[in-house]
Amino acid sequence: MTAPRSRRERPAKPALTREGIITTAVGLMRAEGLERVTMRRLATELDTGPASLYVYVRNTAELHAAVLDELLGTVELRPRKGNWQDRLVRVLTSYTKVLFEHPGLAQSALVARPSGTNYLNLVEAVLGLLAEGGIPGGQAAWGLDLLLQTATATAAEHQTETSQEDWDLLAAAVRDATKATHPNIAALGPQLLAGSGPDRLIWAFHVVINGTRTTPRESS
Amino acid sequence: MTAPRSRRERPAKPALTREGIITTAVGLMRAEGLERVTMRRLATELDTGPASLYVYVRNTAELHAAVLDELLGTVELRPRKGNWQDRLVRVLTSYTKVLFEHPGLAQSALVARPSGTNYLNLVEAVLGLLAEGGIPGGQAAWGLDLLLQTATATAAEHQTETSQEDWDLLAAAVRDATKATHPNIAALGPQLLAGSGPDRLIWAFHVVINGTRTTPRESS
DNA sequence: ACCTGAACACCGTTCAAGT
DNA sequence: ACCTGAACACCGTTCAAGT
Repeated sequence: MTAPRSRRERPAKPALTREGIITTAVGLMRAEGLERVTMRRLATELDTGPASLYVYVRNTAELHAAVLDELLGTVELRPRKGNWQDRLVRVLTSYTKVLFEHPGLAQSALVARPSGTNYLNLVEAVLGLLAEGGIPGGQAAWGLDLLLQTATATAAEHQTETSQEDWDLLAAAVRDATKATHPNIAALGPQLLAGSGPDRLIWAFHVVINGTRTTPRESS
Repeated sequence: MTAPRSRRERPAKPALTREGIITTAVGLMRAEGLERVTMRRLATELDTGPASLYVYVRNTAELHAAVLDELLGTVELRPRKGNWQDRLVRVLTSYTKVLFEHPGLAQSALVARPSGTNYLNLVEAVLGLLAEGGIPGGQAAWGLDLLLQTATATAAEHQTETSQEDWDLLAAAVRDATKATHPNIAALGPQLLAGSGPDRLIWAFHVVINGTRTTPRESS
């Protein structure tokens, strides 16, 4: 038996504050997906008009960035086991996993660079592990961006519905590439499409970590 | 003195075929930016209703993919000078440059994987250079994706208007990171934000090339 | 001073009904 | 058989006018 509720059926309407808006936005995303987290839909959820939200949120991009930062609170920042490189891959995999569940957010993250608390904690953790690995500061600073970009872009690519059709089209194109016109594609053939997503991603992280370690900044 | 035109003021209305539609879309993008290349706006340009376009184009994503492939025809695929690595960086830089001029297209390319002729030619060129560098096929196949993803994501990040504000916010957040809460961020400080875009990108290409060469696929 | 109804200026996509 | 007018179901953002 549930306790009696005040008049409304839905959970108590949050106060119209930035915090309340973002909490509601996160709930809405969990319930209906990011594509439903629009100013209008969110305003309906809060029993107000869309104009009211602009008092607390600059625009849709900022709203989505705030939602993302909220989710980044769940990233595993301090794994226990393994050497620095293994732990770094774990942190990055955990970050990617959060984004995979909402590829639309990954897209936002690419376009509107995040700068929230949880994002900063992620940056701190990655830099700590790169430092532990003895990677020079200049390379670590740039490598950080490249690692997070790789994770974010991979998640953004995973926009599901269409991506299966695109994959089929690409597979067909690769199959039709003849030795005469595209010898290198023909030579590699199925290898181009082989490998599971996770295997590729973990390999990619190692590639970027190794490259960051061995590529000095002044090099060309 | 210009030759007399038939009735209309604007350039002769292209035939309503897939080719005519895409040509018009490219022109519209050059004139007004990708954000104006919508089904409705394009239909207006072609003196018809939006529904008519769906006979030739599945949806907006496919339209944008076709526009991108058109532009990829201008990528420099066979630079003459330098060793394989220098030439590879040149090809990738040329690809990035095309995307930089239309960051919205880069975003499309991340979500809807391209598979047109010009994209395939780019893949062929990159694979050729990786083979020339003696990189094993399995690594080349995966490294190809990572290289193009790096270029595409970097261009997508460049969505101009907002990105300056985001950068300022991030710079402020980095400045405010104290030694107590974020020692690694504090230690690197301005190094995190240093470096021009092109310098970082070229470094990133070298990182991925070096990493691809030295990271075997079974490695962990 | 603070908040918001209503309007402006658009979208993508579908499908019944025309030629 | 082919094409499309009109409709459906939405958007983001602004600003004049209210309390």
